[in-house]
Amino acid sequence: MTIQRPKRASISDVARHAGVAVGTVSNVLNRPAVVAPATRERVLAAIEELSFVPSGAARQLRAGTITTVGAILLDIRNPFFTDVARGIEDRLARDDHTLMLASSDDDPAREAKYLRLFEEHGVVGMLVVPTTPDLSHLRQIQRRGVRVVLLDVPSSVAEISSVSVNDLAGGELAARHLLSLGHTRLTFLNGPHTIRQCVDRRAGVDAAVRAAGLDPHEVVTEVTVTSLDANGGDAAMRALVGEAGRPPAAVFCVNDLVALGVQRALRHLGGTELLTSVSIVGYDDIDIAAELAVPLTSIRQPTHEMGLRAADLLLRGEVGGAVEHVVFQPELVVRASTSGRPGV
Amino acid sequence: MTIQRPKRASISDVARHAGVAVGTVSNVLNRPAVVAPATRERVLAAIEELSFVPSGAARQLRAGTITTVGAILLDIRNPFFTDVARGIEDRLARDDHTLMLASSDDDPAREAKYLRLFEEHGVVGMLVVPTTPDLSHLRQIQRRGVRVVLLDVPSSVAEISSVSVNDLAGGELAARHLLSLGHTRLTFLNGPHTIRQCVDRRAGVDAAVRAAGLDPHEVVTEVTVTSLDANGGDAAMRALVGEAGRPPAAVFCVNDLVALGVQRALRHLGGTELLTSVSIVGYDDIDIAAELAVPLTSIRQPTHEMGLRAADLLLRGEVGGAVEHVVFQPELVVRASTSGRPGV
DNA sequence: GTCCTCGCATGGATCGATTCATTCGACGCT
DNA sequence: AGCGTCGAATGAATCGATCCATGCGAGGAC
Repeated sequence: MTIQRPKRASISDVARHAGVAVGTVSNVLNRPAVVAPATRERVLAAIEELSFVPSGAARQLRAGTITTVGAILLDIRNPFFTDVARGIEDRLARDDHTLMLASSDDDPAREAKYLRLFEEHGVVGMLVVPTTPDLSHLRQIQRRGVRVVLLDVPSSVAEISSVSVNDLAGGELAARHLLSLGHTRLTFLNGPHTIRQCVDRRAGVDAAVRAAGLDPHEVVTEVTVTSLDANGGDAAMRALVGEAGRPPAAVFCVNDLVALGVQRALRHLGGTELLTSVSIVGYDDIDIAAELAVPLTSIRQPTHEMGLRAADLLLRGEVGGAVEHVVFQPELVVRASTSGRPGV
Repeated sequence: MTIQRPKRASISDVARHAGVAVGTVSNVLNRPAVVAPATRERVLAAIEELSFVPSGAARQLRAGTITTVGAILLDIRNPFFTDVARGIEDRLARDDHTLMLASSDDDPAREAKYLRLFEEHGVVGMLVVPTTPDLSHLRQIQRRGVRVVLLDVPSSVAEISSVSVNDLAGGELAARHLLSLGHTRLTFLNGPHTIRQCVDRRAGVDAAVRAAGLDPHEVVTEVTVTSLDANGGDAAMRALVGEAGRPPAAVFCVNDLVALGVQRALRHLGGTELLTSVSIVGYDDIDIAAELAVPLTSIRQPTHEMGLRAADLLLRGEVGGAVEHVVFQPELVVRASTSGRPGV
């Protein structure tokens, strides 16, 4: 009663079956032109018959290189990141490379796990949205010959190529918009300051406030959400309303999912009336921002384009080649959550 | 002017550096207990110093097995699938396995590409949402010793384990609900009948109609959308309105993204008034269904649970072991898009 | 007829890990 | 002193591909 474990056919099985040498089979696979047509046919028939699939492990071990790229994103459920992933995939497909996707959930341990997995797998390179400001582990990996491109991280990091959006400008756009509506106090539901984007968006907010001749310390209230998704925004807004008895008049959320949570909390606490009494600005302009009960004003980032460029940098970049930083500009998209609402 | 390609340290480099044999280094890595503490320390120091990362390719080649599982989903941008992916990941993490994600976009060629990539990479198994009803290629892969579990495919397929939701019941729930509101004609924006889910949901719709004593041929109009996302729904609804001059009174959409597109089209064509004049039911109950301008009635599927179970089947399943089919039941979630709307 | 060239096929060396039979040395026991 | 035991380290064989120097036979030039 042996368990019948099917053994994969190897290249030498194929060679034997076709009556040729292993080297010839390898040539059929990799340089068909140098093999005589008759032989080639015979080998291909044998491959077919044994349903032979070459071992990627063996190929990689000997030949060194493969055509896989890894990407580690913060949250696979956030449309912002899946849009970027799509851009990456589109660019890779053009060079017949393939993408392995993973989600770190902003957990450095998970990030490390996947970095290691990808490196052991021998990927050509990785695209990473880092979970920590300390990038020394990524530089290490790069030194070992793996190409690394940072995603969504400002260009202040000198040694590794990156693609990002100007978060300072994004924060500025949002705050300037809210101020222009007449608000004199802003509440910023931000992520932790260990995340660079959050720091930069805050700096942008402050810059806009100062440009309006006001003092950020008096105008801006920053609240740190517990998670960068709808639940985080929901909880934060409930806490705010719980403290003050009423919600802040103007809220800027560090991403659209948080804004979604804020809207949900407001609706649950006081219905549409309460919801429409608050000006809300989100960030990322995900697909559904326009379809919400109260369509969301948001800061749009060129996600697909970012993915394209990032993959492009990675594919074209030599190891140890020139470091390049691409910075895209964000854009304000005004919708009902800050204007044109009934009663405002 | 040679390009300085950093060469990865190998296990024999480590051995030399630590003054031990390669076998000893391997033991430190895999069975630390059998190595004397002093030696172990020395080896670990050498590993650290050379920043040695073992080659997954070599390990896999010799040892045969690794701890990676592949998943091929239809559309990485559809929250339904990313929720499932999250469930998969959670279950895999418990066994220290990791997930490689890919998106086939319902394109058989892309599916084939990733199937091959995963197989060459020597994954333990794969979780696949198949793009075609013909599953012979998957059975082939299975025969070669790779575990395969189907996702979101009904249990009618005998040879491969699967996890799915009862789509017939889902279609029935949706149609029965619309009929109970008094509608006598239903428009079903469905996907192509090459997709099993679409066929089943249609069958469910027909069953509900018949159960109400009506004739499906007279009651149900089926329209095939060009793509299973918001754009597909948008285009289909515009076409319908273009033909008849007004939208159908009751619409059932094969997924929530399509329903989203329908809502968008209606709003653009006739504002909130037109939108609220149509009863709309979606499918999947994605996060944002509740947050839309007109919160969407939908059929909920236990996505996370599906991912968990699928991964569980894969990890526990022996090659050639028992085939198991898990079928979950869907659930109707009623929201404003079919009830409680002002003026209805 | 001899010598070259050229196209095609060959088979051994190699990549970097794991595995296991073997060796080595220290120690305890009689 | 001799023997057996046992823990620890060794190093060669192995996995399945690629790469490359080599072999070989046919055909052309002189």
